[in-house]
Order: sequence, then structure tokens, then C-alpha cells
Amino acid sequence: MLQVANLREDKAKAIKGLLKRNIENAESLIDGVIALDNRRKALQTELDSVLAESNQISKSIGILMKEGKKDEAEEVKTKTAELKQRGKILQEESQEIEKELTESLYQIPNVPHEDVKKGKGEDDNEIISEHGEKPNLYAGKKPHWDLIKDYDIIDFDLGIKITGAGFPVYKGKGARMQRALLNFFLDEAEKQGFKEIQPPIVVNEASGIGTGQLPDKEGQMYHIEDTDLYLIPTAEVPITNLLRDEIINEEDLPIKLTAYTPCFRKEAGSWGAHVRGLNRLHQFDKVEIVQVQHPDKSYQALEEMNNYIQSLLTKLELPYRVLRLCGGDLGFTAALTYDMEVWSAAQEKWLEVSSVSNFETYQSNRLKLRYKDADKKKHLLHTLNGSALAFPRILAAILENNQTEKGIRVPKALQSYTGFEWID
RNA sequence: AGAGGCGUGGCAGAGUGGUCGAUCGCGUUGGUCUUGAAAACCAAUGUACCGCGAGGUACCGGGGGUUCGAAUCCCUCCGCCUCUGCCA
Repeated sequence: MLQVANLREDKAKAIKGLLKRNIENAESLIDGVIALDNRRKALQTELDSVLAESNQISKSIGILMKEGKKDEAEEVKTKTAELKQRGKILQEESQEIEKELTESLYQIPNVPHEDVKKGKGEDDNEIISEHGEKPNLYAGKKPHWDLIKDYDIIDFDLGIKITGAGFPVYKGKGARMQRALLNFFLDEAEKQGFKEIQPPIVVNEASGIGTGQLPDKEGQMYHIEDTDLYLIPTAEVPITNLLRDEIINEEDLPIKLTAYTPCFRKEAGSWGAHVRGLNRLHQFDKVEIVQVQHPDKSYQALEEMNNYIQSLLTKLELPYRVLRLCGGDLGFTAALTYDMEVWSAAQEKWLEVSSVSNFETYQSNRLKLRYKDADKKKHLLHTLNGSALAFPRILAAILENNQTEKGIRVPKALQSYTGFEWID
């Protein structure tokens, strides 16, 4: 969430930024937050003075009791009744306002970085660059949902049998491809200085709140009712929450973490012909990279992550393009996001395989993730994350782009991990 | 899962209703001494919020309650330890 102090300091900047997200009532939203904060301050001042008075009286009763002046003590006691009543009312009001303030802040998305352009939706995203050659496939080319059947490597029907739609079963060389991607992505991330983490894939409510999936967006996550835990929709949730409520020494920055996890998404209502096959699943695998950086260095870190993810796509020999999301398509919590899309040659469409973002202090404010500077002053950190990478669409693109009459060629970078050169 | 015990500042550990935001020790920081260091000695040393400031308020695992007053008593949730049970 945004910081009230920042909104007060530079309201114009926030309004200008939010306008890029087409939030026309930004000014009244911000004014509302500031008004609530003013009210909160006034209430606290008043409550504090009531409590101060009542503390003082209690103390004097203690002294009177000690001196054996019981009657006087009793007399003083009667005075406190009114104070107590007032204190209680003020406290309730104060809690109410605090709650309202937090809720209002939750409703305001992050202020986009100045490089972000105004736009309505995905059609307005800026294409920053395009790389690689789209392959010319032979006449018998097929989309991946047919290829997986021909070569018997991924089985949706078996998944339906044991679990349900959107839970594929990977078999033989299909399973081996998954394992190859997992090891390849983690090895590369480690070379890049990210520390490997293996977190739980179920999290508690506090973690869901920490990264913003809760409250309000319960629809996305699977909930285990009897133990009140959630299946993670991305490794971002457990990994970022490792740092919740932490104070980092400035010299320990940056913190770079990576994790492989399965990801679970309900994806309610988002099914249709355009998400056939591996394009959208309830359970999929992903390697995530997370970075926590000093505010002065976070955009440099974003570029590094961006370049790193591109290097993976290059090594996998996939044609891809890089987009900078416009205000209208930017995620709620992000200040700047690059999307990487690979060309899937038989579907003849671009598939989003990674999204790398700088959240600035939007996440860390909620997480209370701070660093201590040389003067021992505490400041919020910047958080960044990106997929590096999500498996299913990468696999879809590899299968489609590399298909030939005699089988599917495995990219060179993966061959030492798969142990085979062809899926045939 | 059952029974019992426990949860206090960076660590360790007192405090069982009243001037306790909390003794002492270790650690950390500054100083004295010393050519320098160590030792010794002296001093400082939690977080957040409100206030121009003086200062005030809240926090002793989380939440709620009793009381004029709670680290201390009660309820509840969470976590840890010991024993018993179950189990990869």
C-alpha cells in the first residue's frame, strides 16, 4: 500500500501517476485518505490525553492506598468512571478510523513509474524490443495440444480422472522435460547470484495479506478449509513473506532469492478456446526470482532481472518480445512491469511467459520490510520479482516451434538436462 | 491427538496487581586509561504513534476480559518444550 506521508508530500505526482491507470477520481481518493489520517491524528491526541489523565489518577490511588488513606482513595476512584467511558469511546472510534484508513489505502493501486505510458489495456502496451526468428514450419505443423497426444508426453484426460480439468499429467519424456526445465532455470538463477529456497507451498492467512492476495482476492487461491491454509498461486507469496517484519542491514543488500514451486490458481471464469492446452492451468510449475533492493538501486536491479530473463529465452532459442505495460494493464501493486512473450509458432500467437516488476515500497509498506542505514534510521526497501520462468507456455512454445517431420528437437541448452535430443 | 510446562528488550534472564517500559548480566556504541590493543572503569543503548517543543500514549507471543490500576489475574487463539499415543 502507498504511504500517507508520500501522498501528503507530493500529491500532484501521485494524481498524475494514477491518471495513467485511468483512475479519474484519484484526487478525491487521495484527499479522502489524508482526511482520514488527519482524523486519526486528532483522535489519538485526544485519546492520549484522556489516558494520560487516567494513568495519573491511578498512580495517585496507588500512593494513597500505600499510605493507608483508603477513604480518600475511594473518593478519587469515582472520578475515573467518566474518563474511562470517554476513553473507551475514543478508542473504538480510533480503531474504526484506522481500519477505514487501511482499507482506503488498499483500494489505491501503486503509482506508476514515470516511464509508464497511459493506456487502456493490453493493446496499448509498448513493444520495447523483439528478438529471434519466427520459425518456418513444415506443412504438417500442429498446435501443442495435438503434439502432446501424438508423442504421449502430457495427458489431460488422466489428470481429469484423478483430479480435474487443468491438472495435466506429464509422462515419460514430458515429465523429463519438466525436470530439465526445473534444473536449468535454478542452475541459471544461482549463477546469477540468486539463493535457492525451497519453501512450503501452503501458506497462512498472514502471508496472503502480506503479498496482497488477501483480503478481497480469495477467488484466485485454493483454500484448505479445515486448517485455514492456502495453496500458493506463485512462489512470490512464501518467498517475499520470508522477509515480512524484517529489518535488513544496509550492507546486506541486495537480497536475491529464487525458488521453484508448483503454483495453484483457481482461474475462475477465465476459461475458453483461447486458453487451450498448456496455455492456462490450475496447477503449473514456475521458477521465481525475487530481489530486495535499496530504493536508489531498484531500477538498475529491474534492468538486470529483465536482461537475465531475456538471456534464458535466448538460450532456449525462442523468439520473444519485451513489452512495457501501460497504465491500464499494469498490475495493482507494480510501479513498472516488463512482460516477456514467446512466439508459439503453430498457434501463431504470443504467449506471456514472464512478468518482471518493481513494486517500489508498495509491498514493503504492508510487509514492514525495512533497512537500517548508517545512521541507524529505518526506511522501507524496494521489492522486485519476476518469473524465470513459468514452465507450461515455455514448453508449449518449444514443442510447437521445434516440431519437424521426425520429431521435436530439444533446445541445446536443455539437452544435458534431458539426456535426449529428440522427442519422437 | 491427550496430559503437563512455558512464551519478557539483540541474546540470556529477574519480575506474580500499584511511582515497571521493566533489575542484573552478556553484547553493541561512545568515553577514560594506554605508544597501540586487551583488561578495568564510566556512560549510553527497544519499537511505533501523537505533539513545533516540553512531553505524552501504546506495546512483556496475538486478540479479548476483570480492575481506579495488569508483564503479573481470567478467557481464547498461536507457537515452543517434556511425557504418552500415532506416523513417513
